[in-house]
Amino acid sequence: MHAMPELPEVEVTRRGIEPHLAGRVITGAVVRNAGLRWPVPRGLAKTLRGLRIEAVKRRAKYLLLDCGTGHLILHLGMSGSLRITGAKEQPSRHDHFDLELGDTVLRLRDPRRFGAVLWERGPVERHRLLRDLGPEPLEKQFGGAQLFAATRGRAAAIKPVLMDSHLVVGVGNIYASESLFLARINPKTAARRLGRGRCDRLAEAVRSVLNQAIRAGGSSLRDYVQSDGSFGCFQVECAVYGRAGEPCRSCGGPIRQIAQGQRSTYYCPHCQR
DNA sequence: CACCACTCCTGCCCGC
DNA sequence: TGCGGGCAGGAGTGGT
Repeated sequence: MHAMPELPEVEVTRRGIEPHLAGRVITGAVVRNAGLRWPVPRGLAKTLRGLRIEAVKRRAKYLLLDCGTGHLILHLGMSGSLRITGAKEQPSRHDHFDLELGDTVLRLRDPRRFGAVLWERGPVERHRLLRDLGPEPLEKQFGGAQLFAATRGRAAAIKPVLMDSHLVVGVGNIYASESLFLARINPKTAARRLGRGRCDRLAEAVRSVLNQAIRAGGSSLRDYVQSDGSFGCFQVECAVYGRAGEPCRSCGGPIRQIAQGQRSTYYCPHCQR
């Protein structure tokens, strides 16, 4: 995986673009390809022109540019990236959207076009995409107690349940596998069979894995301007993800790959019970 | 509800 | 060297 934006990547992107956007006035916008996950709203350039970006926020994997009268909502899907560039820089094939701030340009690149650019004029937390989201994994609303409560009555395996955004946001396929490895929990375990102890361990593992990835991404991100906007795996090395057949870093046994809900899961059958 | 399959799309890797 | 096929994957949507 080379540029799969999970929560850490989105948060590092937020921190990277914030200094270039906050307090700046939008002078224009260019939609080269409106065919993202949902159509980019018509007349968006006209809506945005002249607005001042008050803050650059994040909710789950959505980036929110607070423009006072409304929010520009950006999602990177699974191949999207943002970069700060200059007005004279030639856009390339998959550069679908530009936000112009004088000579500075925020440019969205997204080859697979699973991303989104939307405008919400009302309170952004009530937008239908944000309304029903669970707690942020790095805020104190998320934890063992909440995870325990939320998994009662869930017969499905913990791995897909952990990726359910009603339960907790921002845990994608990579970090779900990584968190379960750190917590030493078998991904096939029925969610409702996890007791308080294992829920505590899992919540702590999620927090730890995400924080570590944010730190790794943040430290490798020296200068957001001119960066190619792409990320590698934020962890120096994943412990299990993408390592089918390779030795577990803890016990040396082979990492196993299985499918859960049309998605790959990686785990160590010896260490994760 | 909970759960599952389906869907969007293109880069990449494999085998021939 | 080129090409067809298969795969991956965030997450909303719709069916059971």
